[in-house]
Amino acid sequence: MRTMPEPDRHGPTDPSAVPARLRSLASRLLGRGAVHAERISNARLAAAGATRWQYATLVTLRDGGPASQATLSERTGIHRSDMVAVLSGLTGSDTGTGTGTAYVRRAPDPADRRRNIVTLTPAGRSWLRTLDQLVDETQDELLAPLTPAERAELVRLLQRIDDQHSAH
Amino acid sequence: MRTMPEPDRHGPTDPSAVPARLRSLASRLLGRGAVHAERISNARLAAAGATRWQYATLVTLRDGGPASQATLSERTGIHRSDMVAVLSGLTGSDTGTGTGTAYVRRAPDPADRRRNIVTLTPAGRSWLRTLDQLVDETQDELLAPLTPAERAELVRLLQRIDDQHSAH
DNA sequence: CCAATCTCAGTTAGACTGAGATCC
DNA sequence: CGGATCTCAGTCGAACTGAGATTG
Repeated sequence: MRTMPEPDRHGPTDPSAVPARLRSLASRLLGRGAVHAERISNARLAAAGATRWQYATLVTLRDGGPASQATLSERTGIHRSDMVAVLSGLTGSDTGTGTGTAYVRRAPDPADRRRNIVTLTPAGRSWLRTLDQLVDETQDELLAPLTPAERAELVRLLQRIDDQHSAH
Repeated sequence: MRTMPEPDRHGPTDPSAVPARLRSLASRLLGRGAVHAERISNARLAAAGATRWQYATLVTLRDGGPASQATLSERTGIHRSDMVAVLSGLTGSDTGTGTGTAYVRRAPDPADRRRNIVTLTPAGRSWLRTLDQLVDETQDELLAPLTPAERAELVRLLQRIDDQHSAH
């Protein structure tokens, strides 16, 4: 008797009605926002043949200078095992694509031959400028409904949360 | 020229220094926030033997009343294929755990026997009250560094973003 | 026959774990 | 030897796709 798909009785049975309790959960909103951000970022970067991992790695090299793979892993948050493939893609030494352009160089550290020193090449620096613009467009699209002040506030709040929980 | 954060010559080699460019990307902060939220939510709900998917499904049933699996899928955002296992877990008819307690009932719709009408049982409603408290604690832990006003503002901003990009 | 629904098997992308190889 | 680094193979949960089965 109570199994009415069409609610003549009491209102809220829009097939696509998300409960208010769920709609106001910060954890749920963060998850959905992350999905939107990931979709938008992947789409824009794919137009240039890049990935978010590659972009994060290139930015980290520009900002912090040449670094070992372990250091890059720590700074970007990319797992040390996944960094191998990311760098292979950036050196052009991966199979398949064969663009040949080397955006980073990977050379053994003369002071400690266990580690590879990864360096940004001029081609990488140039490509990174293109990617910077694409990422800016990504943020604009993601944050479109917010004013500049609101965007800054959102970033500020999210940074506080991340700082809190990243300090394990 | 415009991309120089610190024109410091040779200094900045803190191993755990994330570039400012990355630290201020909303897309990155959303991704990291989602990871924190997921970890915290899973931990708290696991203490009661529940999952986020189960919680979302129960809340949706309480809020919108009995519904078909397809409708639940649409409201919760859980994939229609995964809803099968979620409901099996809630009916106690899954293998292994064998708690036996049925938090939902799944019966064919007398009006359209292709669809199952899922109904919240009294036991489910009671369990849901417990889970509500756990989820509240989850949000408190996640948003700990923010004031109540900031938490509300964050939710408001995230809702605007989600509304924008969910309306395809 | 066609359309909708539920169910299940398989696939994919992302992140992690463990072990081997190399070098200090 | 212990310890750090890079690399590769395999694992694992989350999310999706496609097809079969059932019913209207």
